[in-house]
Amino acid sequence: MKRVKTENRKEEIINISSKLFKEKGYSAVSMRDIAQAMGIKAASLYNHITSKQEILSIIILDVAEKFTRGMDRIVESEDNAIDKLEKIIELHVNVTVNNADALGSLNNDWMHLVEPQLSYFLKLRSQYEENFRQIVKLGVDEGHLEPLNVEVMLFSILSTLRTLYLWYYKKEGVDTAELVVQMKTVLLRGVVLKP
Amino acid sequence: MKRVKTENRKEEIINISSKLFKEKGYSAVSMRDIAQAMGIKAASLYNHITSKQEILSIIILDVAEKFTRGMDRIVESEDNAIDKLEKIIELHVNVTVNNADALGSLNNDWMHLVEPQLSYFLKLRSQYEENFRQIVKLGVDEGHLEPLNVEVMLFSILSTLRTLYLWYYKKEGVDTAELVVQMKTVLLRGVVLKP
DNA sequence: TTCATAAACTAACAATTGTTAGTTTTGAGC
DNA sequence: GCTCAAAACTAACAATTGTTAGTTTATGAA
Repeated sequence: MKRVKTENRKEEIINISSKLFKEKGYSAVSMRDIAQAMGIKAASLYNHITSKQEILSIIILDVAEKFTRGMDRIVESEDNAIDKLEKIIELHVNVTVNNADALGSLNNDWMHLVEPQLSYFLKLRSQYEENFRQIVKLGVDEGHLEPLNVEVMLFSILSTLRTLYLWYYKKEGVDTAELVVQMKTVLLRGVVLKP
Repeated sequence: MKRVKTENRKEEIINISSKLFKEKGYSAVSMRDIAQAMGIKAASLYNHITSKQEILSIIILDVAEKFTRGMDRIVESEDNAIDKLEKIIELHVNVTVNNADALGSLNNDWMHLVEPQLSYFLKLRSQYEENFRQIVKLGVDEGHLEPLNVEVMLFSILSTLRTLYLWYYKKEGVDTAELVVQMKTVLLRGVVLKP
């Protein structure tokens, strides 16, 4: 079955590239670097992909769409704001644990996308942030969240979730469920002991 | 006074480079890009700096040392853990507001430093994190912080502070003092309304 | 005006970049 | 063992990279 083999090889290129991009950034990784990590020559990569740019856009858009689909599910649910926020935290932990390398490019290499993928990515990102913002606003209106500045609440929580890929493994023997519990507490209830 | 003029020109190069590196990353910015933004030719840059690498290490190490000096002051103080955490938040907001562009390289381009600057940077960073960790531990031991996982508390707070440069300006008419107050509340007390 | 030097310039370099063209090797199904 | 396509290879390309050498221009002090 050749078709399957090709797709496997393409996925290998995407996975290895994700790792390299995460370590040094898209621009600092050459096609020869990727090829060497695969144990082949640079020109051979083009049997499986059309360009370096294609590798980047697959890495970024695949994981961006995972976040979008997860958020859409949460928005459509009947939960109150706090339950929705907890589900967003679960979403980020799960996507991070399963796609840790891709998150490097998602966070730091998106600006090297070209059109039309760049505009598409920016649209997904701003829609994601807007959905998040409305949930925070809802929480304030419901009286479940403190009446603080919405942007500060939104980006404080989102920043931690977005950079989770950089440090989650430092909890040795990462227990995903336990990490979710801890993060819900820290991000939503705070760290200061209540009297 | 020629000496002063040269230093001014060098600072201009550093500042313009910080902006460009923040937008596209160190590797994607060429010496010709920097020169064009200065209105001169690439070769002329070398009247003021010795290499592209020198630009990067000045940008990163200057701001890294600001964080280190700020943290050292906090560690030496007589405050309890919560006051120390509040001072760390103040430190980050102040350094961010005054060095917003440099923080891009600090976060995303440090791996392009060469030795011995790379090792020096990594030493500063791990010392900073260790100081932060000890303050969190102290808070737990004092009974002022929730007895949660220390790494999760540490990196949740630190992640938000480190990426503040990406979003602080979204609060239109950024009032630094107000931002400090909001962040102390969100990061330490949480967003969920207490009964 | 003269002079010194800071700071710009032009021209070039060797290395590296992403990519293409054309060729050979590999391996599964007959 | 033959066939054929997938997937590797070699060789080369034009463009861009950081940097150097040597030269000209601009400016402030004498």
